[in-house]
Amino acid sequence: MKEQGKLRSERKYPCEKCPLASRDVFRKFKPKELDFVSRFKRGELFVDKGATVLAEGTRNPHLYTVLIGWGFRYKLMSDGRRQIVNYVLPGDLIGLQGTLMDEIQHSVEALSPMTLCVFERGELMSLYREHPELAYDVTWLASREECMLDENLLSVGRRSALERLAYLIAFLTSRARAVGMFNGTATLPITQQHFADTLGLSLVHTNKTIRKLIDRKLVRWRDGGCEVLDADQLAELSGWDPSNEGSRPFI
Amino acid sequence: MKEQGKLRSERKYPCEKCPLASRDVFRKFKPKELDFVSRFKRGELFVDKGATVLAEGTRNPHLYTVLIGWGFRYKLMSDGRRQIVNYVLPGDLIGLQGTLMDEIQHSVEALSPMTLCVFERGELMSLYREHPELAYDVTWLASREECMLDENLLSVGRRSALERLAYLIAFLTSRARAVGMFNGTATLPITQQHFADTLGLSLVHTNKTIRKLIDRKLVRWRDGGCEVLDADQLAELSGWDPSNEGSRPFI
DNA sequence: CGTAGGATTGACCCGACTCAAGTTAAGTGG
DNA sequence: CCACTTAACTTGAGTCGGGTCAATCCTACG
Repeated sequence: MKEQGKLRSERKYPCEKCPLASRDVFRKFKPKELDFVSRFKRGELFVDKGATVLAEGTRNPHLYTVLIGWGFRYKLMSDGRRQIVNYVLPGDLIGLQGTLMDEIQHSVEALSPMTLCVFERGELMSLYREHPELAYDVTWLASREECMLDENLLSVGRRSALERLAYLIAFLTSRARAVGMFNGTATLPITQQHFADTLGLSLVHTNKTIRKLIDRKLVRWRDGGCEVLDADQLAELSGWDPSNEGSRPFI
Repeated sequence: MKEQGKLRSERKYPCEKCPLASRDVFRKFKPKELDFVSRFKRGELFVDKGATVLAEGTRNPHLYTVLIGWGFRYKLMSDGRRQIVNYVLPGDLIGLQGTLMDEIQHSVEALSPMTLCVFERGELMSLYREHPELAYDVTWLASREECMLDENLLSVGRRSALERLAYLIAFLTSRARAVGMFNGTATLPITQQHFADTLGLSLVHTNKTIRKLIDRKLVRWRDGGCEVLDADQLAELSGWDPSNEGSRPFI
């Protein structure tokens, strides 16, 4: 586990200039809400690639919203087996479980340098009291996560290795595009080990399955990342319908 | 798909006599909250075993809290493959996804006769406005669901067939006991097909795996259900820690 | 007594795992 | 600039867990 990143209380990204707000997918705050969120915000966290943002089994007094970068959420078994349960992208709220439960039950690691917006968990109740619409948004985000997990579970439980992989790539591409992470070609900053640990497959078999997608010219391997050549075909191959969400909230 | 159950607006279980309230696990309502929830409640739904409570791809104007009975939440692929993503027990809130997203992305089917408390989805926002504590509880429930899904995903992705099965049985037993569903011995009202579809295994292999647990005298098969003989051993076998939650909310 | 949904079992096969050896590419320090 | 290290990616060989197919059995129920 690499060391924690830097927590700063000065603002590189004050809420009025939130890099998320400029994205069309996200709904806009009302002035009062912006005001509240601005006070709710405690600072910014900058972490390097590979850093642990949140650790399983700890109590963390913070809630985070991802502003920039990629990360993944995972669980470990005592003998070292790892299951990645989901990925986190800009706009995602993390640490909610830790706020409501006692200890957090999963870890989060950065896949790229990340910038996160830090909130005080103790303040969450006052958000609920003063801004029911924002509270509703928090629930919306939790519900959306649940929806993604359902889909991931379907994938790991019932799809073949090739379908699973195709689904995962299409899913991540779709999510990342939705928040404007790619200009032209999509390249996922993910190693084959990450794929394997997400799909419930071994590294070796994952590699061989990726080869099949490469042979079909659906993806390419570049600079230690996966370049997506045809996301639509991938989605179709997996039997997944990437129904794009409309506008969505964030905190 | 069997027909829907009966929706009644007269109250067999008025909120003041909610069968959940008497269970110690659930937190108590304040008088004002009870009052609100009582108005929020639209009626009661009684469904038979095998009935579909919620159907994937539909818009459902209701939210439900399970009062009595077992059910399961699942997703289907177009070729018929089924993945059960979780089970629903008394105290569980279902249909929240349908309230926040457009269409619901999963179905719910009754494993036993069920009684559900019906709420109007349109009223949810007023709950958020008038009772922040209850809103917080809704989020808590969503977050708890997320936590269970993470664990299920770990199981399907990384545990062996025997471990998975042991985990599932221990998990369900623990949940059901927590809400006081068993007096003495625990018997899960679940067929081997359900187990298979939860674990991501074939029916045949599930059967053979159950046999191993029977040989170890950890479970027994009775009356078309699974009688749990040693939940602790099962949990240990699977490497799962059934850390019991303390008091919890419900709506 | 017939039927149907579940549970069981055996035979056979294949998808995915493990083990083992590389290869490649990107540092890093002398 | 080169030797060394390390992380990530490849590939082949052999094995095995779990899948499929096909019967068969049990038991509740009409």
